[in-house]
Amino acid sequence: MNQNDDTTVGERAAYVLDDQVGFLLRLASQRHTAIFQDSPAFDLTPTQLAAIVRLAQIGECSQNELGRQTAMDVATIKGVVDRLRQKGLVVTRPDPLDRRRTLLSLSPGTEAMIADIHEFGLQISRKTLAPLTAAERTTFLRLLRKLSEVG
Amino acid sequence: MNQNDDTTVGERAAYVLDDQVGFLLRLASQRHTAIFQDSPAFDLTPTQLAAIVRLAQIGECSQNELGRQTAMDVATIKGVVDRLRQKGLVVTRPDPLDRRRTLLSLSPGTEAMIADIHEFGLQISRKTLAPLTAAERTTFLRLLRKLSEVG
DNA sequence: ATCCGGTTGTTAGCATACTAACATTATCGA
DNA sequence: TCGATAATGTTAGTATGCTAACAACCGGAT
Repeated sequence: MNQNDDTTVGERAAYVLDDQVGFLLRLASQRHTAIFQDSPAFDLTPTQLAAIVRLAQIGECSQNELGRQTAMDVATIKGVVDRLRQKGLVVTRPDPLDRRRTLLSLSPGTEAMIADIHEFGLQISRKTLAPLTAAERTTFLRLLRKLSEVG
Repeated sequence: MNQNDDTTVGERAAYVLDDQVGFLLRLASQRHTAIFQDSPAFDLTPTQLAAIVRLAQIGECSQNELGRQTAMDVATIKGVVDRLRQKGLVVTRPDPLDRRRTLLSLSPGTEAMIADIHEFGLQISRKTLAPLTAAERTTFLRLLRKLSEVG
C-alpha cells in the first residue's frame, strides 16, 4: 500500500497542501500573471485587459454592468475603470435615460487597438497553457469552465 | 462549419474572453475563496491557512523561508505573518545563529487545532471540486499541477 | 582581515478583490 | 401618488500580491 494513499478505507485523507485545489489555483494564477506582465506589449494588467475586451464586445454600458460581465464587484470595477479612464483608454458620458448611470465606451484609439489586444491575449493564453498537450489543454479548459460556472 | 470554430486554417483564432485560461482561473479562484469564506469554521483566509499548514509541516523556520514554501514574496508573507502573530496563532523568537532572522513556529493552541484545520481544508477542497466527477477531479488536479509547477 | 555578493526583513507604493455603509435615483405596487 | 424596494456609484477598511529600495547581517574569496 502506497504511503501516500489517501483513499484507504477507514482512514482520514491526508492533508497535503500541494494537492489542494485552492493552493494550486493560486500558483497557476500567479504563473499566468507573471507571464502576462513579462510580455510588455501593452501597459495593462490582466483585469484591465478583460474589462477592455468585454467593453469592446458588449458595447457602451454602465460601470456596474461591465463589472458584472467581468466578474468584478462594484468597488473593484470602479478602481479598474478609474485607471482606464486616467490612461485615456475608456471614455464616459452621462446616461440620458438614468441619472444614476455613467455610460462607458472605448476611446477611438483603443477601438483601433482591439485586434492587437486580442492577439496579445491569445499569446498569453498560449504561453500559459504551453506545459499541456493540445488534448490536455482542451480538457483542462472544459473542467476549469465547469468549476467556474457554478453559482 | 461551426461559427465558433477557432481552428480554421488560414483564419486567426477568435478571442473569446470566457475561453481564456487567465479569465477562467480568476473565476475559479473567486469561487474557491467564496466557498472558503462562507464556511465559518476558523477566522482564517486561504492564504493564512496555507501558511499555518505549511509551518506545521516543515516546523520552525524563518519568515522568508515560509514565504518560499507557500509561494508568497517577502512583502506578502510579512503581512500574513504579522496578522497571524496578532491573532496569537504564530509565535516568534530570534534565531540565535543568525541575527537577521526571526524564527516562526505555531503557538501551542494552534498546534492543537492542526487536525481540525486539516479537516476544514479538505472540506473546502471537496466543495470546490464538487462540480466534477471523481475522474475529472483527478485529471483536473494533475493538469493544474502541470500548469503550476513550471519554473 | 577585509571586501563583496547574497540574504533577511522592512517600508512604500500600486493594483486587485472583498465587505459594509451611504446618498442618489428608478421603479413598482398599493 | 406615495412609499417601499431596488439599482447605481462612491467611500472606507481589510487582505493578498507585486516591485523597488533600503539597512543590517552573513559567508566566502582573495
